[in-house]
Amino acid sequence: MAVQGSSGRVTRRRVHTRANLLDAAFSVFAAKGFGHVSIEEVCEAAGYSRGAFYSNFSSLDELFFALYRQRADLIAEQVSGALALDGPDLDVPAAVDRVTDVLLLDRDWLLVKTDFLVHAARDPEVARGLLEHRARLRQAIADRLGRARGHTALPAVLGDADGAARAVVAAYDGVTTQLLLDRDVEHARAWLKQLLTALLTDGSGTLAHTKN
Amino acid sequence: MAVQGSSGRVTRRRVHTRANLLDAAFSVFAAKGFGHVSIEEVCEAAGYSRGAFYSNFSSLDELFFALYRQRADLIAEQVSGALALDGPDLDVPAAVDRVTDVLLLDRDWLLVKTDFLVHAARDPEVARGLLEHRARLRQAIADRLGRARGHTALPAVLGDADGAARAVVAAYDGVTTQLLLDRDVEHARAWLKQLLTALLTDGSGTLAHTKN
DNA sequence: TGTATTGGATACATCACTGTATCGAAAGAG
DNA sequence: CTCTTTCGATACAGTGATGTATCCAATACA
Repeated sequence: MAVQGSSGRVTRRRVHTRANLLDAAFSVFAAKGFGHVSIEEVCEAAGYSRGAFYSNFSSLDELFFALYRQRADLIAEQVSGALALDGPDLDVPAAVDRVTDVLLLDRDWLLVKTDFLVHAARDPEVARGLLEHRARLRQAIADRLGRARGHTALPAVLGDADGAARAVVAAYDGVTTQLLLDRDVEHARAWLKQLLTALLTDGSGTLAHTKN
Repeated sequence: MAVQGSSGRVTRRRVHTRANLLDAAFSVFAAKGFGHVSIEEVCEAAGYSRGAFYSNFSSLDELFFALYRQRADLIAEQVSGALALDGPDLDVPAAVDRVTDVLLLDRDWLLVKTDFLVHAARDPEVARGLLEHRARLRQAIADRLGRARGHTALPAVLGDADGAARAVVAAYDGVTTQLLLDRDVEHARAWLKQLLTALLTDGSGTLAHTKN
């Protein structure tokens, strides 16, 4: 069982192996995709036997879920940080640059994230959690955007700040899809930046493309 | 083996069962996700035994690939049709309506499509094919958009017609992601229409949102 | 209609993975 | 330092899926 004994006897080794299992799982999931990964593979990659796994988790799903939460929270923090960097007023292009760099950091995360999306799409309970997470992120963006009004006026086509935040997320998701296929992180970043600035600053940067 | 004997003796029954297997596979894949589906499950859903399967396909991957091609081609045709409906000049809002209705037709297809994306993301060979398919679709959009210039001028922010087509695809992918989670097809359609008209007609429709 | 050929069902051997139960070793508490 | 509790390794039985080999039935062609 993955459950702690009733006494709260905290063990140092346990958290260590748990972290190792999560790290190994990340690599394996990224490489082969959840659904093509066995518990044994994860254990082998982490250098443990299955006993260690069952001592920490009760199923692959549980491990996957824990892994997603861990990484997603990390990213969310970084995004919040990138958004908060400016003073009270927002410098849109600079913020776009910073956020873009964080969001499209590594392909492996996008792979795992998409696997999780596919998983959530079939389990309403999981979907709920993911939607809430996305809503919080969107809210953070909308808040930040709201404070920038007047500084750089948002294009009216997007409606309120929430509409704009929604569009930002959609753009991110769209670019992610393309990146998963062409594997060109630099190109994806540039394209996302252009798309976001186009969406948020109302008509300046011209887009030029040569790929695929 | 899924290979035909050297003589081209065409069989009626064969194509029939092949089609049945593909249809059943579509349902099963949509419901459980590729990677959580066994060959047996597909056969059972189709009402055949595994012998029939191995007579038509050599692996689940092959079946999955065939299934994707079949459906994707179908959709591509429908989109082309929706784009061609206008006369020589393009009525952007009407075309957007038609295309949107086709693209967000059923959730099951989006599920399978996303599974396939995840699959392609890990296999460069498969990714190549998918990228080409997307490129053709984008080209069709760009062509159609190009013919509309002057009629309804594209916003300069998106650059040339190809840039605009790229943005359209990204918007579609982005909305798809959201739809997979909230399961609200109508809302997704409305949102995609607004997003597309906003992207393509340069500032008219205002966006309003209340969900999630 | 008769016959050669193909399609699909059944039976079989194999294998990888799962989950549990048990045991020795490591690490915290006193 | 010792003693108790927890962690993780090993061994085991069970299960379900895989691919193949064989056989009967359906179908095309003469």
